[in-house]
Amino acid sequence: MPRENKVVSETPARGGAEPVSELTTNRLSVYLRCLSVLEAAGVRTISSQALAEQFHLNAAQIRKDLAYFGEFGVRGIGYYVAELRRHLRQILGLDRGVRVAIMGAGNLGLALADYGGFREDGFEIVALFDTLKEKIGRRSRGGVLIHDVRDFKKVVRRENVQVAVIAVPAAAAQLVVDTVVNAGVKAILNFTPGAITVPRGVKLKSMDLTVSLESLSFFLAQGENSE
Amino acid sequence: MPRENKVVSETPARGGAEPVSELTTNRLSVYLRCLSVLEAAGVRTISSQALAEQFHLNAAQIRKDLAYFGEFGVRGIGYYVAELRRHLRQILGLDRGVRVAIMGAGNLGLALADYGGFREDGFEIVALFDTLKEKIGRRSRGGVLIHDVRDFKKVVRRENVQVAVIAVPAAAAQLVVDTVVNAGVKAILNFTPGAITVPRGVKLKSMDLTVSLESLSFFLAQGENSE
DNA sequence: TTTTGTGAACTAGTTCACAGCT
DNA sequence: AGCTGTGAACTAGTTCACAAAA
Repeated sequence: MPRENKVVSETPARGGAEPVSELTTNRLSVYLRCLSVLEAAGVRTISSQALAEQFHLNAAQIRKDLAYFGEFGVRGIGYYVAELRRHLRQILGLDRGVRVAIMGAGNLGLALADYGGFREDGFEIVALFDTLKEKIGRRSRGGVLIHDVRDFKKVVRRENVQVAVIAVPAAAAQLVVDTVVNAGVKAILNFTPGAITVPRGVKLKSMDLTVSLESLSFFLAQGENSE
Repeated sequence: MPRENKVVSETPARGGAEPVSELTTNRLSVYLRCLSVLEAAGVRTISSQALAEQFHLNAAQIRKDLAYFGEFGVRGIGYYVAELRRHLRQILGLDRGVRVAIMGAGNLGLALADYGGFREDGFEIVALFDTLKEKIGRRSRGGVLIHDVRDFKKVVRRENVQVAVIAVPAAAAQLVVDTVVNAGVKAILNFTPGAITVPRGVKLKSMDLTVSLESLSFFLAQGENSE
């Protein structure tokens, strides 16, 4: 698959290129974190080999993943840490900041709203939404305002919300997702167990606690059988 | 690969069989949830075809996944819902109840401790752990006691903890995981971003919020480039 | 020399399609 | 007839190994 001879733009835009697998994009995120650690430690360049050893990754895979997006390395040297980090942030769309709304101001929603780890990565929690009168108008400890879910569309437009996190009871999930989709939000992170459907063109990513716990339970059950 | 002609035990134990992929075990968990829905709706039998259509799954994959563990279906009929559900609960080790401890009584730890969805599936949150004097001895709203992390080993033995959930700040995560491993816990669900290492024989499953959000951000960034 | 970027080889996972059971 | 269980075919993902660049 031939590549353009000279790429001029900063981070090549991958015109109508092959689709990038989700496994790859997840790893880009991991690489970015590794590079942030290295940059903070003052490391200037790193080879795929060294990166792999230090963070328990595979060198060939790192190179392949990065090669989808351009030729960032220098033969004989490796990658410039700061430069590659900047490229990855751009590829992941983090350079402009990502605006996030959280649906559901229960325990989980409030915990997520106040979780600090996002901000530094380029995410900003701009609003919480709930249906309960007594919660609406209040703020999370961290200061995120709780809106009436009926104002969702309005707030999305005003605050330019790009991602919605679903942290409502399971029974309400599909309805809330529909509301979110209907307001034009194209990316959803779902914490509700159970199947949710979204139309084509909307990206839904689910983190299912129960599935993960049950997978661990399976591991334990198997271990007992065979040991 | 020939299979025993007649399996006598309730749920065949899969002696030294081929390893089951994690993707398969995750799906077992999904199937279990589907069957619970069907059973609650009074459905007695279901074919892989119907199950697949109703829950957006693949019929051949359902059959293959189940076939790792025995011959649960009846040709011409399909699967008996209640029976298959019981088998799956046994395979996943849920029939005896799974005892879970949560490390970190911050927003997230407390939210998880009080999340009701687990109980019905066979999980029980038996303890919270923290290092802060002022939290130790208190309880979550749902009534889970917060222990000193220094008592972890003791409580694990007394309460027969099988799974630990890591909900502490990222900087403390590896240390807490080491404590958990050291106390003999063999299954860990990690919410901390970043690499964690565990010895062989311990199963670590990570739910990385940042990776998921960044994957969504990538999707959005790509969409803008090409549309 | 060192290390990238990448075709080729390999491994894992999914789907097809059908023999065989009920 | 209807549906499972399962080899075979296919697709996706990973790792190898090496030519080419610095």
